[in-house]
Amino acid sequence: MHGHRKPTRADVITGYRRDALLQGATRVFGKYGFDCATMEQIASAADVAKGTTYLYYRSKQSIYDAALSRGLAELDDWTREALGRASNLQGAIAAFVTARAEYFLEHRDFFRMYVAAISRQITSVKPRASEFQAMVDRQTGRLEEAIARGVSRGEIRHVDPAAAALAIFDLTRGLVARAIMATGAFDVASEVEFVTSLVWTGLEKGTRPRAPSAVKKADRT
Amino acid sequence: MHGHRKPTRADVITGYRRDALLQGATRVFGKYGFDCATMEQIASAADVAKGTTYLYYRSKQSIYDAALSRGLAELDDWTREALGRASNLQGAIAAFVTARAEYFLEHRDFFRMYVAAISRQITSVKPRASEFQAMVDRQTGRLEEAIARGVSRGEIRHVDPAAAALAIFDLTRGLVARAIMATGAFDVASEVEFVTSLVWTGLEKGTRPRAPSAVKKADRT
Amino acid sequence: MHGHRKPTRADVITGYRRDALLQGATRVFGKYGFDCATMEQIASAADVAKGTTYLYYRSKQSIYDAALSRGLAELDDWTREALGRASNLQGAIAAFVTARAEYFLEHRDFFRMYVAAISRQITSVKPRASEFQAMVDRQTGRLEEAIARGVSRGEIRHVDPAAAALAIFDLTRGLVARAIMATGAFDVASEVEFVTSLVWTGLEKGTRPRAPSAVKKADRT
Amino acid sequence: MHGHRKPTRADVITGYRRDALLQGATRVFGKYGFDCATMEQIASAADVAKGTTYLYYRSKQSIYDAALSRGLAELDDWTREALGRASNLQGAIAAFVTARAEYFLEHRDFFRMYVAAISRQITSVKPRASEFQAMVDRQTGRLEEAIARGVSRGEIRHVDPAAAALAIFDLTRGLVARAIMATGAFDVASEVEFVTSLVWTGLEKGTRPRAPSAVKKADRT
DNA sequence: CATGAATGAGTTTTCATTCAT
DNA sequence: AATGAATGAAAACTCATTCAT
Repeated sequence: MHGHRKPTRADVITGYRRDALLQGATRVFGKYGFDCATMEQIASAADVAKGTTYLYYRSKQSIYDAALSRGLAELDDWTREALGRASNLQGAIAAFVTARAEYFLEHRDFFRMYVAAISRQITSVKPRASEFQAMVDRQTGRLEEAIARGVSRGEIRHVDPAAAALAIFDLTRGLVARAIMATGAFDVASEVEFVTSLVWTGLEKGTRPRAPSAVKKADRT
Repeated sequence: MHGHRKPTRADVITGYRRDALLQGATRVFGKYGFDCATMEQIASAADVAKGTTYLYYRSKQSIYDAALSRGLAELDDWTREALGRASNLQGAIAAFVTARAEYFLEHRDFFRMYVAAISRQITSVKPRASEFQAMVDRQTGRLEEAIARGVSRGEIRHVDPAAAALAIFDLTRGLVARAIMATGAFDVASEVEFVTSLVWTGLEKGTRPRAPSAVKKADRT
Repeated sequence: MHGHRKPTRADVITGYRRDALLQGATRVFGKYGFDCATMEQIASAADVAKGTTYLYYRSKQSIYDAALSRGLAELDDWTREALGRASNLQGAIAAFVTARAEYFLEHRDFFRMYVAAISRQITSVKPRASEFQAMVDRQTGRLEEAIARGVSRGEIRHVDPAAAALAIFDLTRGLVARAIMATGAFDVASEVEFVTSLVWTGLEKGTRPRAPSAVKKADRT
Repeated sequence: MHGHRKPTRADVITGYRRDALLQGATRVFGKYGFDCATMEQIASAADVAKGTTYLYYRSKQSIYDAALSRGLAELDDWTREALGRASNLQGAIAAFVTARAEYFLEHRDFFRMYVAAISRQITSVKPRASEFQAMVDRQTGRLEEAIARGVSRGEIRHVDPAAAALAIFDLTRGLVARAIMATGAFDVASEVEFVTSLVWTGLEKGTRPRAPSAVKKADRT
C-alpha cells in the first residue's frame, strides 16, 4: 500500500529506545516532577547516556510531552474499551470509574505526572488549548456522550451531561489520589462503589431534582 | 495589662513587609510554581530588593510555606464561618461549596498554589503528614462532622461521613479549577448548584444504604 | 600646654566605643578570620548596632587594621619592657621569649589574628611594606639590637644579629602556636626553657662556629 | 595481569584535567587564600569553564583539600628522600632544611597555601586532627626519628627529639617565608647555613643537658 | 548511532555598606 | 549619636544542551 514499508532494523532500535526513554521519563517525572527531574536521571533510568536522549527527543520538554501523551493515549484506550462494554448508563459510569482507577493504580508514576499536568494547566501562563487539554477533553467527552444518551433515553433525570461527566471525573481523580497516597490498606473497590453509588443515586430518575433555591439564602456565602 | 503592648513603628513596618512579601509570593508562586519562581520575582512583586526578602523569611521554602499557610488559614476561617451559619446539613453542604468556590475565585493565585501543593503531596518523595496535610484534614474534618451529625439526625442515609466529605471536596476543587481556567463566561452559581444538588440527591434518605468504607485520615488530600 | 585639652564627655564615649569595638573585633576576627567574620558579629560582640560600627571605623578592613595595630602596640610595649629589665644577652633572650609567650597566651584571639596577618602578608597581592610589617620589624629590631650589643661585647660568637633575632622570633611563634592548639596540658615554661637553651647554646661563645661546609655535599639537596 | 589495565583515553583526559585544576587551584588559592579565591578564577587558571570544575571536584573545599594534599605529599617525598641520603644527624638536619627550603621556593604558591593552612589550623573553630595535621605530623615525625637516633648514638646531647624537630620546623618555615617575601636579593644558601649551624651547635654534645619536655603529637603544626 | 565531557546561563543566599528615622 | 532596615553585588553550585570522538 501507499507509504507502508517493512520496518528496518534501525526503526526497531529507534522504537525500542523511544519506548525505554518514555518509560524511564515517566518514572522520573512521576517521582520528582518536571523541574526537579534531570536529564541524567531520565537517561540513566532508560539505560542510555545523557547525550543519547537528544537523539530521540529534542528537549526535556519534548520528552515530557511525549511521555504524558503516551500515557494519556493508553488511558484513553482503556477508558474507551471499558465504556464500550457497558450496556447501560449505570454500567458505563461504574466502568469508567473502575477502568480509570485500575489504570492509574497500575501506573502510579503516570498518575503523578497526570496530576502535575493538570496542576500546571491551571498554573500555566502559557496559552490554553494545549494538546493535553484536548486529550483530557476527549476522555470526558466519551463519558459525556454516554450520559447524554442516558438522559435522552430517560435513564436518568435531566442533567447537564458535561457537568455530570466532569463531576465523575473529579471524583475519580480524588479517589485515586487517596489510594496512591495511602500508606496502609485502602479498599479501592469499596471506594469505587461509593463514588458510583453516590453519583448514580444523585442522577437517578425519580428523585426530584431538588431546586437549590430550596437552600435558605442565609446558608450560602 | 499583661503582655499586651502598643505595636512599635518597627512592628508595623515588619507586619507591612511580611504582608507584602506573602502577597507577592502568592502571586509569583501561583503563576510559576515553586521551582520556576525566583526570589527576584518575589522581591520585585513585593517592591523590595532581593536581599530584603531574607530579612523576613529564611529561605525560598520558608516564604512558600508561609504563603501557603496563610492562605489555608484564611480559607479555613471562611469555611468555618460559612458552616457555622448553616442550620441543617443541606445548607451546610451548599455553604461549604459556595464558600470555598468564592474564596478561591477571589484568590486565584492562592488556588493555583493550593492545587500545586496537593499535586506535590502526591508526587513528593518526602514523608507525608506535613503541616499542609494537617490543615487540609482540618477542613475536611469540619464538613465530615456536619455530615456525621446529619446521619445521626436521620437527615440523610447512612453513609461514611469521611468519604462523603472528601467527595464534596473533590467536586469543589474541580469546579473551581474549571472556573479559573475558563476563558469565557462561566456560570459559577449554576455549577455550585449542580454540585450541591448532585450530592444532596445522592445522599438523601430513602435510597438504599451502601456499606460505608473506612478512609484513613492520613490518606486524604 | 599647647594642643592639650580636657577630654569632653563625647571624647570619653568615643574612646569607650572604639575600645569595645576593637575588643569585640579581636575576639571575632580571632575566632573566624577576616573573611568569615561579619560586621554583625563584631557589632554584637561590642554591644552596639551594626550601623554604629561605621561611625567609628570606615570599613571592615579599617577596624581589622586598628585591632591588629592595637594588639601589636601592646605587644611591643610588653616586649620592650621585658627587654629593658634584662641585664645581659642571655637574660634578654629569655625575657623576649617569655614575654611574648605570656602576652600571646593571655591574648589568644589576638595571636590568631597575628598569625593570620603574617600568613596574609605572604599571601597578599598587595604591596609589601605595610604598617603591619613595620611594626613587626620594630619588634625584631629591638631584639636585634640586643644581639648586636652581645656580639660587640663578646658575649656570643659572631653571628648576624638580624638572622639570630628572626630565628628567635620564629621559634617563639611556633611555641605559642602549639601551646594554643594544645588540648590537654602543655608545659609552657619548659618549652620556653628549651627554646632559650637551644638558642643560647647555639649562639654561645666557645663553641666553634661549625662551618656548614663540613656537611657532606651528598647530604644537601 | 591482575587488576592492571592500559589507561583509556578518558583516563588520560581525566588525569590531565585534574592536574591542570590542581595546578590552577594552587596558584589561585596561594594568591588569594581560600575565602577570596573564586571558582571562576580557578577554572580560568586551569583553562576550563566554571562548570567543568565540578565534574572533577565536588566543591571548592574539596578542590582545596586535594591541592593541599598533593603538595604535602610531594613535599613529603622530597623530604623523605633528602633524609634518606643523609649519613649522620648533622647531615640529616642540613638535608631537611635544605630540601624543604628548595621545595617551597620552587613552589611558592603552595607555600602560601601551606602557611595559610597552618594559620587556619590555629584559627579554626573546627575540631583538630585533620588530614592536614596528620601529614604535617608525619613529616616532623621523620626528623624526630633521626634526632632520636642521634641522641641514642651519642651524636648530640640528650634533648627531647620532638621539641628539637619542631624547632627546626619552625625555623625552616620562617626562613622560607622571608625568602619568598624578599623583594631584592636573598641569600637562601647562607640562611640555610645559619639555621643549620645554629641548631647543630645548639644541640651538640658537650653542653649541659636540659630536661626534655613532652610535646604531644596532636599539638604540633 | 552512542557517548559523556564541556559549557555557561541562571538561581539561591550572604553580607558590607548606606541612610532615613 | 545610634539604630537596624534596605540594598545589591558577588559567589557557589546545578543542569539542559551541545559536540568532538
